[in-house]
Amino acid sequence: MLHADLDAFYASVEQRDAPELRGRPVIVGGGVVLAASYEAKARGVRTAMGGRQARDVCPDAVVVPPRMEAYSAASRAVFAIFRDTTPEVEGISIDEAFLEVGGLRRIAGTPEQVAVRLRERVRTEVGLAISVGVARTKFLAKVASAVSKPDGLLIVEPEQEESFLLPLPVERLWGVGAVTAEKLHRLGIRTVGQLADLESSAAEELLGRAAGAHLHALARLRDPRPVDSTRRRGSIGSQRALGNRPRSPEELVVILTQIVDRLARRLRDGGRGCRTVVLRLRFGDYTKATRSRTLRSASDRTAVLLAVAHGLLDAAQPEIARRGITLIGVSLSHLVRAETLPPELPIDWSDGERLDTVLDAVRDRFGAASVARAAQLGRDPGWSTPLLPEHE
DNA sequence: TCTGGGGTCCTAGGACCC
DNA sequence: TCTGGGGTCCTAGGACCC
Repeated sequence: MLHADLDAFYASVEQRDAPELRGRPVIVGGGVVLAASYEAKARGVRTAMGGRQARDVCPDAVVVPPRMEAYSAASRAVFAIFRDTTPEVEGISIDEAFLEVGGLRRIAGTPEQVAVRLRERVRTEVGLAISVGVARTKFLAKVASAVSKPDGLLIVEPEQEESFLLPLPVERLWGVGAVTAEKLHRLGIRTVGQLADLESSAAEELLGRAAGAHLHALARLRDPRPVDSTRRRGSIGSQRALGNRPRSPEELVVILTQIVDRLARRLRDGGRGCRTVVLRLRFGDYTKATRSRTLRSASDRTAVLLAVAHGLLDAAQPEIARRGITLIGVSLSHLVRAETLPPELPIDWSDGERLDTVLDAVRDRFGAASVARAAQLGRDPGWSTPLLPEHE
């Protein structure tokens, strides 16, 4: 298996598109570092670092705002090369994927030859550096690509697996973050090999049944997960950080409506519907909460999702008023294919009162108060985002 | 470290069903 | 009247990843 991972992705796209940025420390993002070029990383800039701190450690960095469309386009171009390499491609994020190349020997050569060619093509056709790890399992390939960075290629042969993996710090395990690392450290476990020496039951007791068993298996070089090219997204979401100043309920209503409107459009563009609407909140003290509601049948209608989301917000307003709010967001989950959505509600779209028709049809399912709220917003002529999809 | 935005997976309790 | 065992679904929270 190959794990292919673009290097400092956002920052590399910026350096590709603006030659004057090449060789200089580049930071993408404003309030928080979304990505840092290798020149910036060398000066101590880290992803997710606050903008102020980043400028402190690297005053001569060039800070550029993110250009998501450019990154999406670059990602699509790279994934096209992935899929031209093998049909078995499993995307993990915008900048990395697993590729199954085991069946390609007769037509395309050894995994190493495939990896070398892939890296060349991404460099010449898209203009970006990509690191590739090659191994028998997903996890080993992933670790190999990380170790090979920047602009690297690392092959872990089966007989090298133990000497490669066991000395690495436990933080290298995919799924060990700050909390898990601390739990392991308290037991004196610092390397993958030390975790492998434990009994599986001991790991499960310490870390929970699933996580413990999974991490213990990885440490013992067991990772049966195949490359799965059929995986689809299980949820989509959008959120907005609000800073610390007080927000009126009306202001939150406006922001929530914009978020849901955008998400509902993405849902339809992706040919999906959803059953569960999750409202995400972060209070004034930065503790987080979620409030969710699952519908009896899935929907992709803006008005329906809006009604549900506003019902959740209405219920949460008293707590928000008490505690303050620093972030609001929505996730849509339990996604289904649009073809499986229940038949369209009987709506005459030429009817001048089409919104009322929609809301009447969903009123009993989603609650009168929420529907009233959505209807009120939808009628507001000064509304910044259309309540209903443009093709309707 | 004063904290963005997009995701995945797991756990646990309660309601409900057979 | 008190009580089994197994399963699914929903809600909420949390760890983790890029």
